[in-house]
Amino acid sequence: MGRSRSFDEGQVLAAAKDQFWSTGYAAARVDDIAAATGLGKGSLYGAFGDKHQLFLRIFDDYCAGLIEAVRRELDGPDAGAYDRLRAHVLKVANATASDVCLRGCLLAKGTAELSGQDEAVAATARRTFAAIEELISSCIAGAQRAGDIKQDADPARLAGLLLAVLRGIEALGKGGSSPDSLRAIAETALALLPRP
Amino acid sequence: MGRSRSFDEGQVLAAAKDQFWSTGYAAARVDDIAAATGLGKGSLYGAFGDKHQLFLRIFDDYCAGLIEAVRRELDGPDAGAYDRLRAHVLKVANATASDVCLRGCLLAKGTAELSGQDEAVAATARRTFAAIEELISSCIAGAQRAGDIKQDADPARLAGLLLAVLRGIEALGKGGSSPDSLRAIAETALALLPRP
DNA sequence: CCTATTCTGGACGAGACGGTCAAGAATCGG
DNA sequence: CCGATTCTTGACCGTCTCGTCCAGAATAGG
Repeated sequence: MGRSRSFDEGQVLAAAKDQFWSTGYAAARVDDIAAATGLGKGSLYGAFGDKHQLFLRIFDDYCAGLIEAVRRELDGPDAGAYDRLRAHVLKVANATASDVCLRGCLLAKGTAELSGQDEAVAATARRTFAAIEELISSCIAGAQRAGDIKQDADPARLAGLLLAVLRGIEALGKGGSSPDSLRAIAETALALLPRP
Repeated sequence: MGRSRSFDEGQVLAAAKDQFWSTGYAAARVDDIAAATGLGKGSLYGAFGDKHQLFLRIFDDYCAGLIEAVRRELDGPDAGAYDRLRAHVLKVANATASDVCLRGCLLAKGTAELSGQDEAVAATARRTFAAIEELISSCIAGAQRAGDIKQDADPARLAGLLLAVLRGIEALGKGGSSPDSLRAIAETALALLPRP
């Protein structure tokens, strides 16, 4: 019983995410978030708690979505594993390259700004990095079984390196590196993978 | 003529840098900076301008120092170029790994927070990344002349990749990756460099 | 239709923040 | 020693910001 909500939670979270994403956590104003979502502050606080809780919710959702997106791109039969890995790495480079407004990845931005002071953010970042690394590692193992990557390579170590390259591309992209150089990095990394 | 300054500019900038570094730009309070430096706010504003100018000064100095530090580690005769490169990559990994408070690199933190909205920060970041990449590239070229890296490799592309790996290690470190995994990434990257 | 309950919107308050200013202290040239 | 000049301090101002609160609107059950 009682009045029912007049807003769509997903839309509100998306609009709030945009605010945090473009300005960072500290510089995002609750009034701006309210204006962007079209909600009054009372509704915002009633539905999501304070600014910090709202950010955590958005950050967690974003990371979960990121992991799912990577899983969709990398999971699959051994036969196409190498191609999927290759496509994924190039896709990240292209996405970063075409991110004109330099917002980069919310995971990277949030981690950079808050992980030193906010254990919840740090923990989510750790879990997300670990999950993505594991997905890459599985994909590499699949590519090894399919004979597209040398058998004697350690998939975990290669996955760690590739993850670092991906995060590095993202970091350089935020610095404004040229699209071509970002793509070159991705291609160079792929070219150095030990193939049979 | 007139009263002379009673503070050391370098010490003040260092203390202010610590504040920006641990909290980020937006969350750093001018009062805290004044307290940390021991200066009254009037002196701070008189000597360095407003908060934004102060940050830009610190950010620029930091980036210039970073470039110089990398130059000192990488410059030298061709004979030891590969070893210097190797030592540098491992040093970055170790430094990141032992950064307990997860502050990371001020360049990365400042770029993540501000480059999308502050062209001056973005420009400094671009220049710094380009300078470091150039230093790595020269070092690789030296290692090639010394016969420690395959002649047919493109030093610029390898340098771009290594820079991305370094920035990625830095990003993962801020997420709290274990010291061992960071070192493993550095070693894996070095192991994949094409050697004769 | 009525009432209990929930949601909405925005005015409000308390405090924090960036930046200024004036009054006094220190220093230098003469 | 003195005046001109620069530096220092921290109180102060206007503004901004988070979070609360309340009066009213909407809804579900009876």
